[in-house]
This record gives sequence, structure tokens and C-alpha cells, in this order.
Amino acid sequence: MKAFTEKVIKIIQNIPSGQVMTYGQIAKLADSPRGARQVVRILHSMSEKYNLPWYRVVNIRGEISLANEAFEQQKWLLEDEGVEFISNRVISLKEYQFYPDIDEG
DNA sequence: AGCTTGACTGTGG
DNA sequence: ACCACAGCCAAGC
Repeated sequence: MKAFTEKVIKIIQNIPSGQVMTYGQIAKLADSPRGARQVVRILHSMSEKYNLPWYRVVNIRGEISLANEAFEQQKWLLEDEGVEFISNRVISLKEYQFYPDIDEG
């Protein structure tokens, strides 16, 4: 079993509507504190396959890390779920960051 | 085995 | 706040 990949997928699937997590946070919860870039890789390779809510993942600054059309799509999707933007590409992590239970098992 | 791709993150100026 | 650099890890070829 690919513990890391499986955990990352489950964690992302567990992010509720209107909430977000950061790449590094997801990596850390999947037992790879420096694995933010692997989370990126998984989003690329698995988001379609596993129907992941990829748009609920932002960087540590609360910014959308995508460009152009993908950025706009992510922004639309988040706004649809009630997330308000502080500026063009920034949201408040204090308000919207999700902290899952460790006990979910 | 080495190189490339990835939407990152922390540190220092 | 902004930019540049270094460190990080996994998958595909």
C-alpha cells in the first residue's frame, strides 16, 4: 500500500465545502512534512482519476497558486462555496483553513 | 541510475 | 511586501 499517496487522497477528499487546506499541511498529515511538492504531483496525476476537490488546496499564504484559466476556475469554485477573497488571489486561512481529526483512522 | 516535472516552503536581503 | 535561492520528495522515462 502506498501510505503516503492514499493518505493524501483521503485527506483531500475529506476537505469540506467552503474550507481549504495547504499543500504543506496535507503533506504533514500524510506523514511527510516536506512533501508539499508530492501533494502537487498527486493533484496533477490523481485529481481526475479520484475526482478530488483540487480547488480546496492553496498555498501557505492562502493564495491560489495557479495561473490564468485554472486560477479563475479555482476562484469561481471557491466563491461558489462561500469563500471570500481578500484580494485578487488571496483568502483568509484563519477563516477557511480546515483541520481534520487525527482519529478518523 | 540520472534527469525532469511539479499548483511548495522557509530563509535571507 | 517583494524577489532570489536552496531544500524537499515522488513518479515517469
